Amino acid sequence: MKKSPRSKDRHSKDAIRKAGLRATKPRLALLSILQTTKRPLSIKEIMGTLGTATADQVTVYRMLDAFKKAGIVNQIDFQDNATRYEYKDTEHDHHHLVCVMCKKVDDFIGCDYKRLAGEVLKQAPRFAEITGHSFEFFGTCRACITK
Amino acid sequence: MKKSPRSKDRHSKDAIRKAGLRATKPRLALLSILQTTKRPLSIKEIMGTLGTATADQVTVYRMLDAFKKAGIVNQIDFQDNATRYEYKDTEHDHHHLVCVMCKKVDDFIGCDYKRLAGEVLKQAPRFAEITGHSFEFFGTCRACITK
DNA sequence: TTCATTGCAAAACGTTTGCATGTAT
DNA sequence: ATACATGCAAACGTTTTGCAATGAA
Repeated sequence: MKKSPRSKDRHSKDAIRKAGLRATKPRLALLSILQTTKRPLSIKEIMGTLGTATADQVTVYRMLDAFKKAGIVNQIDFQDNATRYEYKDTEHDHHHLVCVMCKKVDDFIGCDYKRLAGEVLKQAPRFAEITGHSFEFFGTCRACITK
Repeated sequence: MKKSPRSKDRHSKDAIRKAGLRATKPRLALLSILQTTKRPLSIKEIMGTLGTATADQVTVYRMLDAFKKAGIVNQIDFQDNATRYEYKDTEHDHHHLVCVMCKKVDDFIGCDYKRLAGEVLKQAPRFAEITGHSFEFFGTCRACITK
């Protein structure tokens, strides 16, 4: 008996196709994880959830690269030598406050980057356009500060 | 004949000692490069300037780690899997606009992070303190956009 | 059918660790 | 004198590459 695809799968397929990519099983699985988790995930975390049976680690690297180029995900750096990726929800733009000890993450909003982007281009006449930005706060959470 | 140390070396020595570190030859050389360059440098770039004779690559990693903990340098990520470090000039706080193609860098000012830091802590009650932040713009420079 | 995508193996790269030697304080 | 710091070699983890096989359009 074959499962009928839920509407969420349909939407994901469309999203991937709209980006000019083929909707393969590994890509749908990866996109699902990213959309569900709503948090920057390292390759290790992604592999732990996906499992080798769903996608090879090399494939995960290549998919994330393709998703990034397609604007589906953002690359995020916690300064711990583990690149992370997060689903880019254009409706809920936000950035992160990261605990440098336990890597706990809280989101924050209020990065007025659109205003600043115009300012920045004026300050940097050698540049033609701005395509993205990163903004992370680092700190210590209440659970870790006592240690 | 022994060279008499210039005043700049003296200041660097003091800066390193003030951080609780010993003023060694490799550390003074590294600090000098970082202060002169005023731009985020990758380990490869640092090694290219320092030379193996002045400091082993392992030593460079350890020095940068120590400098970072001491608050002498900032760690910066250009999203190209090469960690960079920049001398932290507290007088001239700035961030970077990076060309994703050629890695050219222009600085910009106007990141009103102090105001935002207070906001962020209100939004993230699980956190006790903010110790740092990263903020980079990514784009394309005029020389690369035609390609 | 056709070309993008995947899996596997191996290589390449960046970074860290252990330990004996050296050196700033 | 004594911690701290360095150099060397080796290990480690992450990311990339080449190529044949697979599968979406």
